[in-house]
Amino acid sequence: MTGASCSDTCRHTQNVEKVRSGMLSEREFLFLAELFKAFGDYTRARILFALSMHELCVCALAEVLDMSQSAISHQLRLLRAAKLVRYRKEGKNVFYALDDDHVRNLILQGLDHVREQG
Amino acid sequence: MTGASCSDTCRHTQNVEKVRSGMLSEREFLFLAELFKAFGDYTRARILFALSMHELCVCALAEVLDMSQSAISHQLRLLRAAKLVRYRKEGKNVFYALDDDHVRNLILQGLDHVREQG
DNA sequence: GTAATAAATGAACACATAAACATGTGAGGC
DNA sequence: GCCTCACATGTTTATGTGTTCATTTATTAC
Repeated sequence: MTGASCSDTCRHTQNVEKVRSGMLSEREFLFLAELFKAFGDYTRARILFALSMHELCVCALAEVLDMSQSAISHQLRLLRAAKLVRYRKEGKNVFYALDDDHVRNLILQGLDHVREQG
Repeated sequence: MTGASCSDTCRHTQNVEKVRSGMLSEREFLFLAELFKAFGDYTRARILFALSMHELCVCALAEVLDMSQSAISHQLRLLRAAKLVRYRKEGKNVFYALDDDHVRNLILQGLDHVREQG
């Protein structure tokens, strides 16, 4: 960490000040990073997209993704922590769904970007 | 990986089929995960948010975030690879900016979510 | 040409993370 | 009570990731 100002040739001082004063709190950036990190995994992306179609119980997710129940459950734990999914118990099953439309929108907006650039 | 069907008690077969057939390609999910992974880091989140306010050269970013030029440059490399930023050279400086409005929208939408839940 | 500066890159290290495997928990049916 | 099933959770292992430090490239000024 050297925050070295690129001396005199680079006249950007005003922009630096403007941007610096517009920055958010450490806490907000940490939350933001955690949010996106939760999306940023192949398996979790598939889980979230699957749930964007229909609520599913754990073993159903395991079937859809063709993965072990344990692997799915570990990922769901992270998604719960990130508040991206909610769940309800029904007998021996636990059904997961996206927490709100914000989550769905983020996925869909991400897909838009992928389809344009990919 | 055991894709074991949760036998008979769990009557979800129709949903599994519906969701499975609605899933995207492996390639698309990999892209999607890569996209979000690029957002999913404290430093990169700050870089992207800073750039959402104004284009900045590398050393200006280093100042704003109070980090070394090298650390910033390494992260910018990832953001370039993810096509989230573009850059233009001007003398000895390289100015970075967000690649398009998609990127800005994703950040802002993420912030909305954070502000509601956080 | 040389010196100085902005940025990029490579290597090394500490740390985080995903999946596999084994085990624990808790509800339902007997 | 016991057993079974759906799910959760520890633990380990292999892999990925972010930062630091040292070095290199590229551009400008002399």
